[in-house]
Amino acid sequence: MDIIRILAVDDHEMTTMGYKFILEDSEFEDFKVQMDTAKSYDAAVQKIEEAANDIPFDILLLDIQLSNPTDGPSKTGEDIGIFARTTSPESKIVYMSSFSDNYRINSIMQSVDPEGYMVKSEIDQRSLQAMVTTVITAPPYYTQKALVAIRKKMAQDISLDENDKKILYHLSIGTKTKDMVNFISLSLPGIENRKRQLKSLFGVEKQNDQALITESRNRGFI
Amino acid sequence: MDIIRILAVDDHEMTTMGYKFILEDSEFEDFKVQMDTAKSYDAAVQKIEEAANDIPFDILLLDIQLSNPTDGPSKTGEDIGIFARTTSPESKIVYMSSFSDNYRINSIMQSVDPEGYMVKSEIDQRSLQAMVTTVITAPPYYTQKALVAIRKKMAQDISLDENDKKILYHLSIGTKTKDMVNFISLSLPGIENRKRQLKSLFGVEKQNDQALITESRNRGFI
DNA sequence: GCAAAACCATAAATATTCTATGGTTTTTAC
DNA sequence: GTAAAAACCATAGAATATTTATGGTTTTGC
Repeated sequence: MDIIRILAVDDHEMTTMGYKFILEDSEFEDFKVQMDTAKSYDAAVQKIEEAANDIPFDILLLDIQLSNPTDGPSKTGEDIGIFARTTSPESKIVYMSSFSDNYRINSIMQSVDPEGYMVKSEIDQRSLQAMVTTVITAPPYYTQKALVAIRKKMAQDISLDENDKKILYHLSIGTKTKDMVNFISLSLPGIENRKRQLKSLFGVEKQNDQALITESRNRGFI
Repeated sequence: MDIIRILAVDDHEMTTMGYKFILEDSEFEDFKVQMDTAKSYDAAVQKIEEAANDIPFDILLLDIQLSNPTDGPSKTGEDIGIFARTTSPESKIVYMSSFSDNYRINSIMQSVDPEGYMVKSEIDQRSLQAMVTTVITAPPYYTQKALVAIRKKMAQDISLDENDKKILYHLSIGTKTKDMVNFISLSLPGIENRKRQLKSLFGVEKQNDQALITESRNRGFI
């Protein structure tokens, strides 16, 4: 019987333990699961690298948000995914994230293009087992909330460029328009202009920024 | 016990009959299914309209490809979907299509944004039942092949405008570059230029059109 | 009410894209 | 194998679109 090797990365040990107990005890048709765990970016990267030189992991279960031990440049599960894609290209990647917002999911889908995405609140024994089987045999596997975000994005006909996305993002985190010049390589009137265009595009002309934020969220941009 | 009203539209009567026998005989937790069927665009539109004035259908199962009785402007299941979105906005729409190509799925996802998409080869009793439950309680429902196309699109970072898409489409159906001026409002050098840009964008510089077509298909544009 | 920020409009500057033109290379048909 | 067709490439100028600079008006927050 084949062995499926899985590495689970999460800074909460209880979580990875949960995955381990469930999956190692599960009965699968053609294989058994062997779990390994890691609690930090560094530990994960090291294990992935070591395994890649020998027998690579079949699946990587990655949390996006990882608490940072050092206060260096904060590394997330997204970074682990990007690293793994080059170091261990045969490994399937599945995100296990609390985030179900469109912005985060869109970002991960583009930077890593994972074989699976599970929103943590939707994870249970049955879905975990289904995920493993699906990812091994016929990816991708997405839970319902991830699918809702994905559907929203797919229905989008409007395509925004980097500057537009940055403006929306900064609006959503409360950056003042006049301060955006520090993050976006456009002049203040340029930013104002694009905001006006965006409002018009989203049908919230002559309304305030809140309307634009709300509409962007509805449309799945942030 | 609630009644879920479903209209299945397909020009092959055997297909709609299959849906009917399976779903009306299925045991659902909270409801029973009552099926209606239609074989053409006109019949479907009429039934949807009539129902909308009384009790709208809960779910519409639409085939995309419908054979055309008259030789007027050919109407497809996509047109039914667009019609239903305005006439019967509460109805959930699920496509049951032979198409699993990216181009078609992307198009439907934008024009109708259906609550479900099933590739016909993947439809069986179990998936049909799961589809109904999911669409009613927590849409969307996509079968595996649809998900593969959707994932491909999501991983796309490149966004092409209408002209680019038209060029790729025409390339894929074998239109000669010099003839594209008849379909695309650009000069011939303009089209050539964009082709060069696309090739560079897709990393097939200095290669022929076939390479561009193949790469576009891989990337899910056509 | 007053200061800050947001909003708006316009002209000039800049950047991008398109067309027209003319040439070279590759493909196709016989 | 060759001739014609199509594809490919490059450049200059024209046409568009975008950005900036500037100065003003309106809205918001305290």
